[in-house]
Amino acid sequence: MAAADRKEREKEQRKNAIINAAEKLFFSNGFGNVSMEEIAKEVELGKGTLYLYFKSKDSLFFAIISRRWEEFGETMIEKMNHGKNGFEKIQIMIKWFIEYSQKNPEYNDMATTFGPQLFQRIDPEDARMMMELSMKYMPLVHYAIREGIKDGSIRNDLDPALLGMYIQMITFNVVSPNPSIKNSFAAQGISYDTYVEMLPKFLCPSIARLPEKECNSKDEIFQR
Amino acid sequence: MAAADRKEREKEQRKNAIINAAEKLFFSNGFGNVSMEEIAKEVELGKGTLYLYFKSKDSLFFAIISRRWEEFGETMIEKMNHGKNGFEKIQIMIKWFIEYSQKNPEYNDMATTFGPQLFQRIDPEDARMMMELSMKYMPLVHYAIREGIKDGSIRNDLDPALLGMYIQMITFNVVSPNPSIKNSFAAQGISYDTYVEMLPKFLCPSIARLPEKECNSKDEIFQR
DNA sequence: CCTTATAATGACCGGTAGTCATATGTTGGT
DNA sequence: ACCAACATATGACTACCGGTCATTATAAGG
Repeated sequence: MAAADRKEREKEQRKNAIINAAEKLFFSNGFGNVSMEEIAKEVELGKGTLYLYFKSKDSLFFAIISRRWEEFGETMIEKMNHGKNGFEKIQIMIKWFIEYSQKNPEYNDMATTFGPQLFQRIDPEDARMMMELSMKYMPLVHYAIREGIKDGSIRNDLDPALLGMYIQMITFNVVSPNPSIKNSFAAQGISYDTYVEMLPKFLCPSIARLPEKECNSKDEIFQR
Repeated sequence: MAAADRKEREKEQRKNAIINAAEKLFFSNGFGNVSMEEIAKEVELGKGTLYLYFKSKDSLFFAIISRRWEEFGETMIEKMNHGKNGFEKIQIMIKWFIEYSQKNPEYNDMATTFGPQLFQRIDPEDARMMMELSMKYMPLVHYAIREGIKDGSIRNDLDPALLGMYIQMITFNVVSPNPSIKNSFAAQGISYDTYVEMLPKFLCPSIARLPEKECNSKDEIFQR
């Protein structure tokens, strides 16, 4: 049955075409300002057709997010392999976060602006999908931290899972700050770039095992 | 003209009654699931009347937020005065963040879930209001950090404003994590309480000037 | 007591997510 | 070549909501 295969492929292509259209529109106009009608028009389909491929507008959002996470995660795996010890691997991860956010500012904006609300009302099926994705990449961080604890490059007085969550949460929120934080940059006389680039220097002492001055030298890896 | 005064007072009372009603409903059902009709019903007014007192539903949100910020900030001023050096003042601030979030979980949830989107599309007038509020309380943090740098309790290799932003951003995001982060607690086998309570231990080395071990003793102030 | 200003109202408008009866291919058997 | 049966596509329709505005009710003051 080659026909069934072809249909399957076509269906997958359609799905991707819809995601592409939605992504493009969400990025340029914001999730909240794009209607399903507009997305349908962009892919040259009827509105109802979208609902054959995605359960809701929210689901479309999560399809975009998950495609991005996958892309981000796969590259992270490759990059982290080059770290020579646990601490370096974490540094590489942080660098990759920064690099990715700088290369994809629209994605980041969308995710931080609308993510909280949409994750809160996420439906069980999408929740499972997102959970699987994070289960796929979280272990990487844990391994790196455990490795760092063993090789003496990372502090050993905190649960590795906990340390991993702090690092990821902080990095994520620095590279893609809430609109409310963003607003206060100007008032503080701080540029977003400085805020991002100084993160390693700020955060290093809370991650590394080494005393302060060595830590400062160690974070030179962050400077280009 | 006592009548004019009375009218003014009554107007202020109405305004507050509306905020109260909105807060109650937003907290229990979520900003997105409460209609202006329902709020009007709760205060026993017509829907149109709400728009005599608030420009939009979003403005109602910011009225709630600003009332809370004021309350939070005023208490923060009092509490921080009791710190004996810059570092202690920052510790007190972090503790107060934690305490306030634990006492007002619904407020925190609402703010983190809907804040990003609403801050993004905030109208100029509300933006000015919120900006004034943060200008009122941000200096506190700066003074504390500068004091800490002078008295040797806080690291001196970072711009105080920058350090302040990191600390506030991190503390805020720990005490009121995004729904997406919240989801992963279970997967990581970490409790929210641990996550919050270990924050000082994690963060201290990045703030204090002292070498690691002294820092650890210093953060005993965090333990109850 | 009546005129005028102020406050309150809810029917109405425009716009949107999601549904569903209908229409339009597509396939596979005869 | 033809015809069921099945899959796919559609856009009119529904329900709902934020915000407006012509109209009504209330209060003030002369």
